[in-house]
Amino acid sequence: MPGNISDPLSEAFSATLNRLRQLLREPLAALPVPLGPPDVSLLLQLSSRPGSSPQCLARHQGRDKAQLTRKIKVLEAQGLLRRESDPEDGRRVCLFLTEQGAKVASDGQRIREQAFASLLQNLDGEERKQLLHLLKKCLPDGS
Amino acid sequence: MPGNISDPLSEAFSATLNRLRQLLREPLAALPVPLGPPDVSLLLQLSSRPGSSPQCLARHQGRDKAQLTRKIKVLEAQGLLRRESDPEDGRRVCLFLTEQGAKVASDGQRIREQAFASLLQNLDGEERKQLLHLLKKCLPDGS
DNA sequence: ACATATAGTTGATAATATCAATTATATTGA
DNA sequence: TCAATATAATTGATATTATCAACTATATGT
Repeated sequence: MPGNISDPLSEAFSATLNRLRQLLREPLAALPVPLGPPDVSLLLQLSSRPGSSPQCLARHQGRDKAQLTRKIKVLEAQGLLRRESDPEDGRRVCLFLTEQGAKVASDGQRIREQAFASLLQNLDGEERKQLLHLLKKCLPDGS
Repeated sequence: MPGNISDPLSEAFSATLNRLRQLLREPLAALPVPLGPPDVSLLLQLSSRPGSSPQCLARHQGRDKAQLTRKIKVLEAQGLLRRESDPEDGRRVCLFLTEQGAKVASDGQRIREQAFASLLQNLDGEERKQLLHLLKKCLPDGS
């Protein structure tokens, strides 16, 4: 079915994200505490939503919870976040950035801003807002 | 720097693509010739641009050429594509889908359309065009 | 012919994803 | 109460994909 929009969209999606990852990789690896691109997403989400559970992170990022368990273990061992048992539900774990984790997250944020400055250099402010708006509409919870 | 657009954009980018990959994985693995999500991108790009070189694929998809070499070897062994030496430049390899490769690619395309139907269910036709337009403007060669 | 550049490949390794099974806690309903 | 079921987190095993450095072969320019 030529003319269907899904193929160019899919190509553009993955190409854009691959390029973003490439832009992020090197500067993130050069940080005092080296990070991978997915680590930054995790830390920044904890920054904006303290107390998130692994399950919540997995749903929000479209990742596997098993992989998140492992990542969390590493980041905890690095002293970037801490885990607390949810007093209202003993199964849940609540995650919080440590002071150092917040600092590292802000480093990651800065690097991500630079990567986006490069990635979005052809888009003006209005177009960026539109892009964000459209992407959000693709996500299950609208966030 | 709160209010900067790069963070929600980055989250939305990666979350969207992660979700897309999850939507694709299972049906692609269930094909007579099981494929991974990146394989489909490769095959479909060869479908729309026959004779592409690995280098060209790497640039276009934002992937590493070494990894593409390996993928191409596998897909060739599966009889999905063939390699020809470029008569005008002995270093270059030109890639073409085989008949079976074209069939498998169309299976992949169908599955990708279904995934996008789910992913983009909240977007109307105009919004999809906008999204494609904006994403393309983020890519280096505009395609 | 020489130096330099580019396309492709290979090897070694790391990062990430996937799926099944397990444990611990909650919740539900008889 | 207690058994059955559901959910959150974890673990183990494995597969997929990415990364980086070296290497070969062909091209290009001087």
